Amino acid sequence: MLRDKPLSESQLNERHLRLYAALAQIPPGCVMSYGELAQQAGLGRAARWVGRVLAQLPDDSRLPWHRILRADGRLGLPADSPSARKQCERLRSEGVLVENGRVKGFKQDAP
DNA sequence: GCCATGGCTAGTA
DNA sequence: GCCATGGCTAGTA
Repeated sequence: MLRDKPLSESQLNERHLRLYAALAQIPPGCVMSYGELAQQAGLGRAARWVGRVLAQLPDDSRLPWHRILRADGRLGLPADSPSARKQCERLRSEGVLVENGRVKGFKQDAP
């Protein structure tokens, strides 16, 4: 994991590392929900905790946090926030179709 | 007690 | 919308 700054104490434990590892393995153009990521990392139903960890990632993080969505396919952040814009932009640049705050084709899309 | 969650009702059109 | 989850954080003792 490329970093110039040292990890804070809370980011060093096993749970965080498992989460980062699972996140790093999601290929470009693919998306996953908070809950699925928690499962994938072997963290059970810690979906909510996953959201908080992502919120605390540094701005220059290399991890593909933008590939994580709500279970219903919507982006997890308020639509007007800078982070949400960045997420939307990055997803589109990977070929993911985002339509008003929602990834098309994730769990069923409205026709 | 918080939450970048999730799942499952009710209540409307 | 409402309430259950799960781990963390702040604020007392």
